[in-house]
Amino acid sequence: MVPMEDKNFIRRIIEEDLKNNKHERPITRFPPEPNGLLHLGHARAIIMNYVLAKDYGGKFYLRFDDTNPITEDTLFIEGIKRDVAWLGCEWDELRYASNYFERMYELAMHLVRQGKAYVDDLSAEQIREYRGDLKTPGKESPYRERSIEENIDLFRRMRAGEFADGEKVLRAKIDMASPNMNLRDPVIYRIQHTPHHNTGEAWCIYPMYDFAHPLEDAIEGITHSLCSLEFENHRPIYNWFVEHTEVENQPRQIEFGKLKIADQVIGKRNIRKLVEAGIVDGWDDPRLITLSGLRRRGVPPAAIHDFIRALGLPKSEGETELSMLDEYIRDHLKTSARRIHAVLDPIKVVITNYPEGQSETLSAAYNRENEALGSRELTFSDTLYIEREDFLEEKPNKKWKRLSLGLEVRLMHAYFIKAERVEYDDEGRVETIYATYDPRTKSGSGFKERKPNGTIHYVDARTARPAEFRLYQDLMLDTDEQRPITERVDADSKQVRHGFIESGVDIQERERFQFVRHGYFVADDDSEKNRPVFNRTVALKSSFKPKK
RNA sequence: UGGGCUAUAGCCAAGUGGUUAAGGCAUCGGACUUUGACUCCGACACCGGUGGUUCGAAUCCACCUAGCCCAGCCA
Repeated sequence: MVPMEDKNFIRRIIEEDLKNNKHERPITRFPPEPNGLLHLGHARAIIMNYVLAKDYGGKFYLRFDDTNPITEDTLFIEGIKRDVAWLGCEWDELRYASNYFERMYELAMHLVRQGKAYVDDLSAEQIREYRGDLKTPGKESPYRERSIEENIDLFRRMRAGEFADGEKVLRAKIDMASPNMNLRDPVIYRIQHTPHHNTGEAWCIYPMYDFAHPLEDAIEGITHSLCSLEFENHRPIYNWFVEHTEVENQPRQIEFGKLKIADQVIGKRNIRKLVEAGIVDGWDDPRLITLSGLRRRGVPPAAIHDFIRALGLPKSEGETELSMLDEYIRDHLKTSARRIHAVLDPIKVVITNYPEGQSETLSAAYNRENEALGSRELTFSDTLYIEREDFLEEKPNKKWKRLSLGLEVRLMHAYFIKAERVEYDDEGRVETIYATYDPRTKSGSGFKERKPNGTIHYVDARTARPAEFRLYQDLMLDTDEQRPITERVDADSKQVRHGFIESGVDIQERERFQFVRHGYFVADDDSEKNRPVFNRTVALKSSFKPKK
C-alpha cells in the first residue's frame, strides 16, 4: 500500500499561481478557534495546509482565530498546539487574530470614512427582521444613511465603551437585497464587555468572522486561504473586505469538502455527554477520534498523514470509513513495531515430558520483516500459558488450525506440543491442559517429519509478566441522530483483559508493539513498573471466519 | 426559477473530448506461511437520469432528479 501523491485542484491552483509569478511561494494557515479540541476531521485542514505550503517551499502558520472572548479558552490553545505538533505539522509562525485588533479597527474605520460601513442602532431581533429571508429581500435599516461624521463618532464611542452590549453594531454597507444573505449588510463589530484571554480588558468591541478573517489572511500575507465548503457563500464578502479595506495583500479563499468519518461520535456536546455519563474515559478516550484519542490509541501520526493524502482534497462531501485509516496504521506499524508474545486470556499448559523445574531460552527475532529490530530471548519451561481461544477439546472442523486433544501445534519460536488431556475447574471450565513436547521439533531445527496443526503463541508461565490489555470496539451502535447519544453507544466497547506478556522485553514509554496474532498495541500512560497497560491500536486482519 | 455547491462501485477517490474508466479501503476466491498476519495472484463500474452536440462524451450543452450550505451581534 503505497500512498500516492495526492492530486487535488488546490495543488493545481498553487502551481498555476507560482508559474504566473503571482506569488513567490505559498503561505497557508490553519486557523482554529480555540473553543474545542481537534479531531480527525481537522487533520485534513491541518495536514493539507501544511503539505501544500511545504511542497512548494512556502510557509505554514498556526493562527488562533480568537475573535470571540465568550467562547474561547486558553486551555484549548494549549491542546490545539499539542495536537498540531503531534501531527508533525510544524508551524513557521504562531499567530493570534487578537494581535491584529488595532489594525482591524483602523481598517473598519477606513470603511466608515469611505461611507462603506455604518453604525446601526437596531436590536438583534430587528436586524434579523430587516434582513428578510431566503426568498424575500431585506429592508434597509433606518440608520443606514447616517453621515460619515456621525458614524466615525459613534464607532469611536463604541470602542470607548460608551454603550452596552448589543446597543449598537457596526455594519458593512453592501446590499440588503442580495440573494446571498451574507451580503445583506453583515455585522462586522459587536459590543462585548468581556475580557479576552489575550487582550484582557483592552477591547469591548470585537470583529466578526466575515470581517476579521480575510483581514487576518491579508495581514499575514496568506496566499491561499483554505476553508471548508460552507464558506463558499462567504467568499463574496471575503473579497469585498479585501477590496474595500484596500489591504496590501490579496489572499484568495478556496473551499474544499470537510472530511467526515462514518459512524463516529464527533460533536463536542455529544462527547461531553459521554464523558459525563462515564461511558468514555475522557476526551482522549481511544474510542474517540479526537486527535488526543487517536494518540492515546497509539495511532502513528504518519499513518494519519498517509490517510489524509490518500483521500485528497475533493469538493464533494462523503463519509469515509475508518477501516481505511486502520489499514494505514497497520502499514506503518508492520515493520516498525517489535512483535512479541502476549496472552490476553490465559489457560495453563503443563508439559508432562519436560524436566520439571528446568527451563531454557530460545532466541527469537523481534520482526522478521525488519532485522534491525534485533532479537530477544524467549523462555520455555514445563508450565506455559496459551490463549484460551486457541484450545478446543475437539477439533471443530478441518479449518481449525489450533490446539485440540490429540493434535499437535507449533508453539511459535519453540516446540511442537501435543495436547493429551485436560483438567477442569469447579465450573467445568478447562483449567489445565496436559501436553507433551517433542524436543526434535525445536524452532529453527528444520524438522520436517510432521506438519503441525497450526502455529500458536505462548508465554512461559514461570517468567511471564502480568499485564493489562484494553480492547476497543466501535463506540457507535447506530447513527439515528434522533436518539440520545448515550443510547446509541456501546457501553461494552471497551474490554479489559488481564493476562501476560513475555518476560525480558524492555517497554519504552508509549511504545507500540505487535502482539503476535492479536494486533498492534501501545503502552498506555497508566502503565506501572510491574504491570504494564496496553491499548489495542488496531487488530490484525483476519480471514478466519468461525462457523457454527 | 431566492442564491451557492455537489453527484464516478458498499466506502473514499483519479479522470479536464479519443484510456481496457487509475488507485486505496471493504468484500469474495486462490497461492504462500513458524502470526488464520504479511506478501503474491485473481474477481469486483452500464460514470445520478433523459435528451442533444460530436467521427468520438464521465468529460461540452439543455432539461430533470437527489443531497449539502446560507436568514448568529458564532466561527
